[in-house]
Amino acid sequence: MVTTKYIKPTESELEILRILWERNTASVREVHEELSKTKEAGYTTTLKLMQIMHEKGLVGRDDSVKTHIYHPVVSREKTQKHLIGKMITTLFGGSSTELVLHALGNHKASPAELEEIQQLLNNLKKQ
Amino acid sequence: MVTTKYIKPTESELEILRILWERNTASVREVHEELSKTKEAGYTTTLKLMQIMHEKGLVGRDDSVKTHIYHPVVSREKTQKHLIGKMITTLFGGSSTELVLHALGNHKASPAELEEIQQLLNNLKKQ
DNA sequence: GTTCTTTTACGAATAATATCGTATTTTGCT
DNA sequence: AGCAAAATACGATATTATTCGTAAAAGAAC
Repeated sequence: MVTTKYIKPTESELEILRILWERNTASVREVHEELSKTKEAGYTTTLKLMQIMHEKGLVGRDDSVKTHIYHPVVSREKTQKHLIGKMITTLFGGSSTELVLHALGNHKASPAELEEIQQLLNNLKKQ
Repeated sequence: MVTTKYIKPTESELEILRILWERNTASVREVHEELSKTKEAGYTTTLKLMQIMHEKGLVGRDDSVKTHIYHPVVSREKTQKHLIGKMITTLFGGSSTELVLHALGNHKASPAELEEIQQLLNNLKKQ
């Protein structure tokens, strides 16, 4: 079994991944357009970043057409898992519960969402 | 009112803060000893990092004694809040619930902890 | 097929982090 | 006082991440 080692995306790379996770595929131009809404950066900067991500294996691309189309290779779930894990360790002294309490306490959730959490909670309690 | 602007700790700085949050105060030597358990680094590297953190205002220190004693200035809570916020935005598409579900799902919690979460959940539902 | 536009490739500059070597300072001990 | 041990100060280097300018390539439009 080939265990592919986890590559930690940098902050800028995460921003790009976020867009790709949302859209599934996108050209550099599209990613850059989206990025520009929240941050200042030249087009070639975005391009270079995405090329580096491609080298690292964070994203794949279809370059059979003129305008290359990129897609995420690392899954959102896996990335979430890694970052949450790290966060729990260094920021919450190992207690996932503390993280949950903070997340719930500081950011409002809808009744439906609360219900969803309740469901999961019920399941966990049963065991 | 003087709003002190948030200083984002780097990754290494977070590791040091974690130790200071745990112990409240510590010398460079003590922090370095603790750090050495999980990572390779020279003593002066740790020293330098802590000096920089002092300049930035992330930590304070008592240098009236030979061996300077450091303490955290930024609170764990505030730092948690910032990082969670960022995480929810870029990694969970703005949904704190998704973060909660992930955290709960991937990392086991004790019955007591589950109960604690239940309490908070009940409170939130009431509103 | 020449020109214009868009895109990619790529090297290089800059900036931010992290690491470490060496000199100096401080203090305890004899 | 003189010496050794431990600590700090600080500049230099290394490493990683980000930014961007310029040239070459690929089509599209005429």
